[in-house]
Amino acid sequence: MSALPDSDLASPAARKLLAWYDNHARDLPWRVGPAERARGERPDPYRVWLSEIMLQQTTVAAVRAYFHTFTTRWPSVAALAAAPEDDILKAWAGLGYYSRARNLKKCAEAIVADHGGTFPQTVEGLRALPGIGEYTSSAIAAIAFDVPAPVVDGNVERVVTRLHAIETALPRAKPEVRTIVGEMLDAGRPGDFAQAMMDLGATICTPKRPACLHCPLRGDCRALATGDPERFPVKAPRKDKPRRVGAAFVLTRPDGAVLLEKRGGTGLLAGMTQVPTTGWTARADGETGREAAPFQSLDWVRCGAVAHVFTHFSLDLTVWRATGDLAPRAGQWWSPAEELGGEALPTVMKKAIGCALPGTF
DNA sequence: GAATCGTGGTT
DNA sequence: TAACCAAGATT
Repeated sequence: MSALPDSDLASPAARKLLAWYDNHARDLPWRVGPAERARGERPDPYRVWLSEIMLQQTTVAAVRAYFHTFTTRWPSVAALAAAPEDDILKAWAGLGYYSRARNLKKCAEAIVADHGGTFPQTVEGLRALPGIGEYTSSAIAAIAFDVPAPVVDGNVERVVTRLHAIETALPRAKPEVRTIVGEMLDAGRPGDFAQAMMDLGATICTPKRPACLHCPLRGDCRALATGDPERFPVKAPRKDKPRRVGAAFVLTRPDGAVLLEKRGGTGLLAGMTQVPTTGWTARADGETGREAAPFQSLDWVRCGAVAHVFTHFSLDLTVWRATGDLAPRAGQWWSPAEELGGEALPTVMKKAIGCALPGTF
């Protein structure tokens, strides 16, 4: 007997989906599977929250190692709230969208300070916390607390626009998708339903070459009936990505230490660590030469270029290297070679340092 | 609504 | 190779 039987209110599609999920759920470190859930086991809201923040616009494969690192080092929301922000940024380095890491700390602090160290159990209560928006509030409420909330992420948008062959382009179709999910969802197993929809989108109803023959909803899918399910969801064409240029300056001390500094508190890579750089300008003839280097007395040598793609522009970074031993300017410090890997260096900076000091990253 | 905000994998 | 995409949030 299941602890949370399928509700009589569930749509036929939801019942088929849950039956599929009971046999094909992905095994994920932050997840309580359908069998354990039916036995009454509940997920840890802290782990659900942490995973949902990490998974925003980020693949499961990329999240796994970070999730393990974070939960090992900070096993509870109280532990995370007590951690210095710099430690969290260092541990987040490489995962991207760094405002998530700063909001993670703020959110943990708010839960400890305003909620007695336990997570709010309503969509509205969760939604009011830093870094938690429409999707994440619904997902945590459904998965951690079995609140019957419509959970709509990119997977669900794809599944639903295909099921109903919705011609309206995203994001304009999102309200309609939410309504449909709200009508579909199983009031008996809201958490499993939300995760089942996402698993279906991730493993069967994929963006390219969906495995419709294995889909539990194939008999209900209007997009499949059209013969071209890949055509959905309809999306507006993307704007092309501008190219920017800049230069990075890797200064090493004779003992191998590297000169680093902290970026400002707002904008791109806010609060993260970098080597000195020029601004990154949209001008193709922007400053990329040694005349832009700090410490003009040093013998700067051009050692190559790195290409890096951000969300809304591509960057071609000319990399310069020099060796010297001088006093860091305000806000700068020498990072010993053996500590470099622990710094809050975003990937673009690891590329630049690796270009100047082969074998470092 | 549009722009901003990272990175790595897939096609 | 370039485009697309991934459990989106914030301003």
